[in-house]
Amino acid sequence: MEIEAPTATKGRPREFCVDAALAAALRVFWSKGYEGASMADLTDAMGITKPSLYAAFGNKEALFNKALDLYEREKADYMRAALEAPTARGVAERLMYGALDMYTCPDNPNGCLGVISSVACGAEAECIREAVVERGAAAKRAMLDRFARAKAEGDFPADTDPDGLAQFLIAVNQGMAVQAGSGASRAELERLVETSLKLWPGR
Amino acid sequence: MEIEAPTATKGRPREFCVDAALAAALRVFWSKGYEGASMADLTDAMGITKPSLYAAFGNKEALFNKALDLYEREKADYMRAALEAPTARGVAERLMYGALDMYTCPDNPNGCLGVISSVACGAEAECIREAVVERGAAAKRAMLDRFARAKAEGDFPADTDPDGLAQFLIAVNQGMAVQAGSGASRAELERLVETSLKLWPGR
DNA sequence: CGATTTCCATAACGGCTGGTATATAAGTTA
DNA sequence: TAACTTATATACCAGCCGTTATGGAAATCG
Repeated sequence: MEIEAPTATKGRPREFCVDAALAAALRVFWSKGYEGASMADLTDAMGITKPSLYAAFGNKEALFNKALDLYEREKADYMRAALEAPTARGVAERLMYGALDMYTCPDNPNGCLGVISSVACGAEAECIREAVVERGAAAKRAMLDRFARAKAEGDFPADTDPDGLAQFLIAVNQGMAVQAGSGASRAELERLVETSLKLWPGR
Repeated sequence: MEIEAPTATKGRPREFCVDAALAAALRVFWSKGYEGASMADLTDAMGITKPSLYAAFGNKEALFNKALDLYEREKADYMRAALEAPTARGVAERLMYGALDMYTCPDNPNGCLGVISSVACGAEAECIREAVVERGAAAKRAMLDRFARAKAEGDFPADTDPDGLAQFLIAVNQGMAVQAGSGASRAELERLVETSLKLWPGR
């Protein structure tokens, strides 16, 4: 069994770049959500026809999951990088400024694909929702682990709850994503980030 | 010009309670979002047929706006009440515990109708999105005013930015709504609230 | 009692949804 | 060149979307 068909050498070669098409699909999902993105929206943005899309990616759900993979790999990598900061405060700083940069980057749709896809929508998107929520839970576990270590290393005052701080950081991040998606300016979100970091314990 | 047709005395009386039907519609929008809620979902939950719905409420968009009015009046009233607290810390406490109660009330759908409706979706829902975002902006202005007053009354340390704190409070609230919609337990959200209030300046 | 007015139920509308069958074009292999 | 394999293009499918026309039922008014 093979994970993916190894670029066949026989037959007519495809006329489009799979990676570029997937990147275009990501942009559509990112700005309209899973249900809000119609197949017509997707094929238009990807510059291919529906049969080509189905042949290359399976169906809409499979396309979304591949787009989500790409998103995590390229766009949400700041989260993984943030956890490598030497101190808990460094983690918080890298996370919030990284989110700020990504949510307000003029090349991207505003907001967070994970947040957009995890809020309630129609029944057909329930499996999508579950998949996205599960990835969020994994990210949360990683942060809990990181802050447990930080607590052990004395990054926090004795009376602070590292799990609570992790949840807090995630919540502010999600709130920032919601506001970015609602048209908040970069200056507004910067103020949010700076206020949050001023409240953060230590330093 | 009349705001609403004054219950006509002639003709066959309707067989359902408009208020109860609207409350049922609110529950559907609240759990599925505007686009995720189909007319079939709505009529099923409201216990009426489509022509009755259109006669009583206009169309789907008008129905949503009336449901949104009801939501603000009955469900999101804790926000207005919170701003009446005597101190800024009191505002923050009432707001967060009020949100916690509402987002996790077992009688309600989990999460916040405003957040659900303000994240990106299809093109047809753009006017809905704008309406909801505008209400959020009004709520934000009210909080900015309240915290400007708090600053003048000496509720905050001299170096704190009241606008930043308002935005911060809103962001945590939105994050809490996102997490509640993703299945977070009340205990988790309680921990988030307590952590946030511990970080809040003063007392 | 009609006459009138309004509501309810059924069924249908055009348009869009995600997904495909068919036919043709464009390559590689022999 | 002939055979084969795969991609593209067009058209189409059943099903759902929000919305509405139609016909009859139930109430009040004169």
